[in-house]
Amino acid sequence: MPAPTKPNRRQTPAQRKKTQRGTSIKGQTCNSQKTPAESTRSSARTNQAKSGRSPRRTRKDPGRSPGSGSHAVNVTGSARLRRSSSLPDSSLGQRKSQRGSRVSVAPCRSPKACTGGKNSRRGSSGKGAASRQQNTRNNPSSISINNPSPGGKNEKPDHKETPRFYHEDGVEDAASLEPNDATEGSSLKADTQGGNVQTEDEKSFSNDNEGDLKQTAGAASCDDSDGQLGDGSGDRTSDSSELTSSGSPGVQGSHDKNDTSSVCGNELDHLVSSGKQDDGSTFQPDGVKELALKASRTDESVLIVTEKDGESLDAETKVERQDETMREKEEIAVKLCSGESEDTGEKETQTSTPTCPTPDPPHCNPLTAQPGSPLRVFSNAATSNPTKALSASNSCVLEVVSQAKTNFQPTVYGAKPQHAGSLTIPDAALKVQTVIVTRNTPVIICRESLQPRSLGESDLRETPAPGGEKQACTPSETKDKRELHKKEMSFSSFSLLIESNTKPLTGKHEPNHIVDGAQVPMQEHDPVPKISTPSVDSSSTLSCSSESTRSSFSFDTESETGCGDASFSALPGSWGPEGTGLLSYQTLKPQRKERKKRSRCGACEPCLRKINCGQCSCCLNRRTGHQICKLRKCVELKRRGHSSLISRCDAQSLQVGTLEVS
DNA sequence: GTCTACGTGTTA
DNA sequence: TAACACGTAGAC
Ligand SMILES: [Zn+2]
Ligand SMILES: [Zn+2]
Repeated sequence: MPAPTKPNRRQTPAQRKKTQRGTSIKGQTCNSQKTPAESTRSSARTNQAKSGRSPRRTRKDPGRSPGSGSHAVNVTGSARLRRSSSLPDSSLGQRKSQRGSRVSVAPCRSPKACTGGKNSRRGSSGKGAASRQQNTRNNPSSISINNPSPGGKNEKPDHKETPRFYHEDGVEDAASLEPNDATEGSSLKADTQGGNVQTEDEKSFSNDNEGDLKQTAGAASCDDSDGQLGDGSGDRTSDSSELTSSGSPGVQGSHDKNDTSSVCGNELDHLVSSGKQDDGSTFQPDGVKELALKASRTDESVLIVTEKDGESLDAETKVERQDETMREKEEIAVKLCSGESEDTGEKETQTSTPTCPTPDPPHCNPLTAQPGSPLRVFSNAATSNPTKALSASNSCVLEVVSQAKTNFQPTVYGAKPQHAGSLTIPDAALKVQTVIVTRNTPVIICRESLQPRSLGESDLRETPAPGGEKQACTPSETKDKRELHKKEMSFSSFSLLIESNTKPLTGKHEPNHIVDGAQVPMQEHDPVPKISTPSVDSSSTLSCSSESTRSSFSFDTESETGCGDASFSALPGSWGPEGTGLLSYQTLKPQRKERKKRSRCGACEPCLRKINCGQCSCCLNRRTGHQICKLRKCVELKRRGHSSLISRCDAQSLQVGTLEVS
């Protein structure tokens, strides 16, 4: 049995209104109840009417036992009168204070016709007026708002979608990266490896790389000594490729092609040299087995050399140097990372060892300038390649270096094996660079931003990087975003740790991040990667924390609800210029409030359900509540509502903070 | 125009 | 947070 207290308060006013409407209201209620029942209208009517009325009656008149319907009406009327006197003070008074004069008015108007009652309710009542005023106020504001809001809504789905896309892309990309690595070829591997080595975060990649590396086999020993498998892996792959390439091409000029082909060979069909490479690859494991612990590289190289042309000697020398230099490289790499002298690092690494250096510099580079450094490295390699190819023919050492470079290049180019030609190289290099950058940057950037360095630094770094890379800038940014999302997705745990670390460092950014999360699309236009990276971090953190539950589902939905959010994204810009965020913020609230009615999904269980329970508050109060049975309430509508509320609060608070900051 | 119920505000 | 109450958009 419903508690008399509540029903008394609210019901009385409601009942008053109801009574005001009179029987018509009851009819409406019956109808309203019917509608939900639809098929079972008749039964529903009776049931609902019974259920609904009885509780109401009880509520209305706790003292009174539920009598016949007619009596109930009368009773309600009397109850109204009674309560009108008593109740208005308590319940109505409170409402009145907020909404308006209704309380006094309501009882007076209650006798009015149903329509009149409705009108009185809506229009006449001070509350209505007040509410209307608010509503009207809201409406005009909403109108202006609505204009943005629909746009915002439209934008919102986009935002939603975009983040989804990012996440999806991120996931897909992350997932795809591996297969791509396998398919696309060593280029990806090299990139991933580099990323793995640097971050050590992405195990999946490293695993793939490892698998690839296994083919290369022997290299592991050296890498293991280094401690970082990833570095070793990267080196390994590069080494193996180098060795194979060096052996295969026979002719220096062909080296580039062979190198590319070697990469392509992995990916595409093995070209002319591919057969040789394959042999080399096959021999490598064998060599590893046979030679076992000793420097497998040299052995492999030897094997390859024996099979292949005499250039293998260079490879052997390289291998030897590599073995020796491996440790040095590692040390150098560490230093470089600290020192961040890309050029020197590259040169040294290159000269010292082709394989290690490349992965190392990216590590170092990503830390300093993510996109730029890798690009630079590759670009240098690319540019250096043709020249080096020429010079390489002159000197074996140069060849080694060039091979290493070339090897990396083909690996990078992977998809673009054709670069062998010096002329084609620059263009291809540019294109390749962009591609590479996209992949490399994300990993690197994330790590960097996530890792110890402050956002400001990362921002600074990032900013120059895009500037440095012309083509890559826009795509890189978008990619960066995606990457960031990817990172979030894949590295969520890792990122979380990092984020936690970063948070204290850059606690300020968090609000920005949140905003950014919503604004991500906005940022797209903005060339500034700064926001994006922090946003990503923040979004991940914030989203994870607040939205974690939502994130998968609601985040999208929220983004919709995010209409408010969308308003954020859209508005902040306007707000910022407008001036104080407070005013705009206040204005925003009403804007946010108004939403388009969302129709039920029709697919969820509640939606499928056609019969009203008749017991829930909504069923009971359908007259006044105008709410569908709780059991029939669409799940999505519920979610969005909550999410919207929560998101609103969060977003508002966040926005306020951002606004203030801005 | 009617009816349903969504969105929002208010109250407890 | 749930319940109540209201205005009104949207479907019919
Ligand atoms: Zn119900
Ligand atoms: Zn539904």
